[in-house]
Amino acid sequence: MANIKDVAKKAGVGIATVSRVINNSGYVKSETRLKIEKVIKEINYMPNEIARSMTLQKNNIVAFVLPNSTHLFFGELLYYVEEELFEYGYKVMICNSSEQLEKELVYLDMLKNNRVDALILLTNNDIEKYLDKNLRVISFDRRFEGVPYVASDNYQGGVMAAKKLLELGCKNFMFIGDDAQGDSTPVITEVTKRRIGFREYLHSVGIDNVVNIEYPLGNYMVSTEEVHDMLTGHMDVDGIFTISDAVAWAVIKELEKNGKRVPEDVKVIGFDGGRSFINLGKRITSIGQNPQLIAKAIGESISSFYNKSTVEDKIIPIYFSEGETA
Amino acid sequence: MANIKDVAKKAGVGIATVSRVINNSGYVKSETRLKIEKVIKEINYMPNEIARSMTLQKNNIVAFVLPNSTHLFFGELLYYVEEELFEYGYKVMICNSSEQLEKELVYLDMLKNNRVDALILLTNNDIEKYLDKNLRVISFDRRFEGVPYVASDNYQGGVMAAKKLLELGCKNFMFIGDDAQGDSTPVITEVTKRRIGFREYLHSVGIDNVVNIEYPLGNYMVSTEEVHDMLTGHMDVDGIFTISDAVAWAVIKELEKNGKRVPEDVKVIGFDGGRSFINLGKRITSIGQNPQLIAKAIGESISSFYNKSTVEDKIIPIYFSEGETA
DNA sequence: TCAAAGTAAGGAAAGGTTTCCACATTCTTA
DNA sequence: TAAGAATGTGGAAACCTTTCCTTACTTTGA
Repeated sequence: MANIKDVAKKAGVGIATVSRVINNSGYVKSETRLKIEKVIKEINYMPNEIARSMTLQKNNIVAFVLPNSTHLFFGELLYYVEEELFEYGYKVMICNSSEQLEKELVYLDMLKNNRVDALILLTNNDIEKYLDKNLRVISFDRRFEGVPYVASDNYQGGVMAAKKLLELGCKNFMFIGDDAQGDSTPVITEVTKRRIGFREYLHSVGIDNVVNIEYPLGNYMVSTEEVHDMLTGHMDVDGIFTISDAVAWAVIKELEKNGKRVPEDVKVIGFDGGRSFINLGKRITSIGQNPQLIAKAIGESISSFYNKSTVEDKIIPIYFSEGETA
Repeated sequence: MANIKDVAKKAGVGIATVSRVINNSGYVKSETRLKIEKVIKEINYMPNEIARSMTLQKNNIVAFVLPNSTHLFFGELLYYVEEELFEYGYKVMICNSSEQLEKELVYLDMLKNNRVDALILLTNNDIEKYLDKNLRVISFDRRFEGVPYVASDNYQGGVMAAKKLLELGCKNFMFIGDDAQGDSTPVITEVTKRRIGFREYLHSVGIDNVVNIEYPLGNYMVSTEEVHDMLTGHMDVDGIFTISDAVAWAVIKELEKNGKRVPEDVKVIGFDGGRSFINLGKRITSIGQNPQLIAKAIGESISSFYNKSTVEDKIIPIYFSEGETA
């Protein structure tokens, strides 16, 4: 492939001048510019980005490390992040950790060696000590010391769900969601705030007997058996708020199997926005996260790494998504 | 960050020797090796991959260009491709074309400039003329001159669906699927072969009055109205084969709305494997594609670029996925 | 009209590797 | 024991840019 030297030789100019034309910087006589541009077209010269990265010490690559891109919400987020960063001229490298700490760490090393410009980190692991201070990191839904983060307003989401269920006349409440297993882990999951918002609001109106179902962090799906166990002994609840739409759907199926009508007998509110379930019969009532806004915030944070030294945290509003299950 | 020169100086050896240790190549006295390894650990040296790419003229990056990673099957394929290529030491760059030819072309240029090692191409556009002969490309489900491809055995999938529906006693058949709009486009879509296999098998047993519904290539979802139109005037069909599970699901909903029972009155077979619909009530009977096998084939093709000059095409077997809709 | 400012262009260093080549040392074996 | 092979090591070129620095020419303005 043709390189900048070929262009310079053929145009009868110096390398530096060609570089100036390409980057549109410094002084170049318009006559010279035209001549060079003609040659570039003629021999179909395209600047070698690797060499450019070499000198500039940056490569316009952003890596997105996440547990699993096939998870509905993560997949959507990935899509919008890619779309957003494309506008900024970044390329996105995808790194599924597949929930394996080791793979995540291998990726972290790889990315450091590849001098990626930034890292979007979405993890359930406590990898604080592996985070190189030279690496620009944005985290989503998890807080690490010194790392700016973007998250939905999960607390408000919990409050919103509680309010809605109260409004609809529910009396016996249940929350189903994964958890950071109390305080044993130093990772503060944003996701836990859904639970906190939900329970605190109910507490504020004098309701404290909320059934609380926990299951291990990072399980994005639940099996039929698990749902069965969750509901056993709690057939009196009439208002359920779940950590995700996927879980909500499983719960609804199980309720119906037990002769309960949704929403007549039990109201169910999910989380994420119910988008993926639109074509599947009942539309799930849900607290919506907005992946597009989140992606936008992430994009802004990443690009602002270059202007300011500190990047602020961002909380993205959630919204109520009307459905047929509450 | 420390570089190879720092290591060499601190260890009192030459740069070349350090390089030999890192790459485990050539002759190095084990004494020297130990000394160098100690220094590497001490100053936490990690080779700069950009510089390495510069000299080696390859960067271990594979780009996956596809219309939309949020499409269920594509998303799964992406996941397994990433998993597979990780084993080979490749990183995956994700490029959603969002069905825009222009974005696809911008990406193609970008990738060429970045000297990616290979490209996995999944497109509905006829971009043959933009494909640089120097770029290693594997295509999935589309055939381009001189480009090796990987595809499911779509023809056999069509045959399999036809056989099954016949076996179940269906008399009036319908095929719903997108199409390359006849021969007007030079792109040969593998997807069309599902239709061909289905119809040819039925033809071979004397059935030719198959209702054929086409809609534009690249529409991975159908709206309620579209499905309504598709079925209007065809309420006598009792065996339907659709291009995807997503479409199958929409069709089932519409049939049920019209008082038809599935599978009692009408049998419906989808395509992709019915995985995503497992938790959503009825399990869809489906012709399954195996994204894991496909990813494996793609990985092998990419790595074999380095051994042989020609890479052969690969057809991946499909399988019948039992469900409750046929 | 001459100095200063503005415009134009090229040489060369720097960025961090790998690898070819040359040289030096040690081991084999006839 | 000397020639040849095997082992060990380092210098320097090459990969392709960007950019600093220098030089040179042109314009401006007092």
